[in-house]
Amino acid sequence: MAGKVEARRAALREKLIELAEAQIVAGGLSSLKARQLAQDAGCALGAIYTVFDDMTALVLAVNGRTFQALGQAVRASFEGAEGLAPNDRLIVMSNAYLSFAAEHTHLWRALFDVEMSTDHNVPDWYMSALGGLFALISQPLSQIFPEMEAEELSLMTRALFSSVHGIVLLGLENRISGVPRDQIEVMIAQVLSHIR
Amino acid sequence: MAGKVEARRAALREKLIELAEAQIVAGGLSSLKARQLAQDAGCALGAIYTVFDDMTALVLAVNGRTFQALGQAVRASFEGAEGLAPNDRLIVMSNAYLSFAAEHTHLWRALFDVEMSTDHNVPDWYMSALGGLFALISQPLSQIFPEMEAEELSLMTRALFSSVHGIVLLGLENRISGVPRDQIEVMIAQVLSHIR
DNA sequence: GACGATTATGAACGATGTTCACTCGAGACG
DNA sequence: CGTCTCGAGTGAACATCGTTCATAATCGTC
Repeated sequence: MAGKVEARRAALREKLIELAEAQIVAGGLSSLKARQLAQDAGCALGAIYTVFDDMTALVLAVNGRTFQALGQAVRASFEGAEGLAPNDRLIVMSNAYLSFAAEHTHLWRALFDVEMSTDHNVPDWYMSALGGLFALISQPLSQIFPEMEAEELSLMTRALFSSVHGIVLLGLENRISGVPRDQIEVMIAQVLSHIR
Repeated sequence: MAGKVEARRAALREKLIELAEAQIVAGGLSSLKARQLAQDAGCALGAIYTVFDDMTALVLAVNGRTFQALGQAVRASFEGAEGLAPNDRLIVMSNAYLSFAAEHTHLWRALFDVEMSTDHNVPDWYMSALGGLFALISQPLSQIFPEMEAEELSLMTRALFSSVHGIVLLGLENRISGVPRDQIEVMIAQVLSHIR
């Protein structure tokens, strides 16, 4: 059977992603070590490199899952706020983003902490997942600014996403200006509710 | 003379900071290696550890300079925009922040990329430098919102700083949503000009 | 100039990601 | 059923790190 070895490799791949994700959840991206991972998976150290090019590729696989879960969380909040005013919808979505980041801090941080060297080109799902998020944001935005050009709207979308991301990032980072959860929500509301 | 050894240590300390800064400028924080640094400085590897607790402490010293220069750049733009409307002052200051980040990307990134383990408590100058920046922001803000409480104003200040930081961060990061310089300026203006 | 104390040195240590010469077992073939 | 082959799996070895510490060099003092 030719597919046998293929299946075994796929199983190992899945197990490694699972264990790596658990390790990142438990101790952050920097606590993920090749040797410990191999031991946890009950495989040889070199086996990891038969399934992934390097550790970065493995982390990117984990990030793929995380991005999916993040998108799902934001989408759920988006659909749960159909009747709200555009500004409030943006706020609800941003709070969903905050919730995800707060409850899965290590996984969320890994999305941005993984180093992408120049040769490592950004995977397709990365950009498309981001595009999906942007589409969710631009919908309420186009209601707030009906006459805005598509290009300007696109910029505004990314600007607001980046703003919320910045607020969440620095808000959760204790050393810069760490702040209680509910105050982060206030900051998001302050910025977004004044957009009009 | 008891001060002799002290002066020599201070000189070494200064030289190491200088060389480390140059290395970060040239190749980013991750390119800073203890051995290469010692060779550049013409000193022994262990000599570094007679002047700094560890590499992180050295990077923090470099960050101290960077923070100073960053504050100076923002302050200069603040003072050069005395007559402008509050919103425009905020935009000018934010553009100064963007300019600094764009022109000293590696040094600026090192400010946030250095890992602060739990025992490494944040230095005083770190918080006070940040406080200085915040004070600059809150001044135009208090003109826009004269009736706002001090506490709410403080939150708004940090919210806006975080927003601009997020826009600059993701805007300069090619993999997420990298964008030409002038478009980043547009994004900043979009968010800040709508604050009223 | 000799001696004790202090400082600088760099080989050694422990991690870590990655590689590659070898092993070994499953399937093909006689 | 025995043998043979070939490729996938293995883990010891390698290259690099930051950091330490026994030892050597240097300095201050009498």
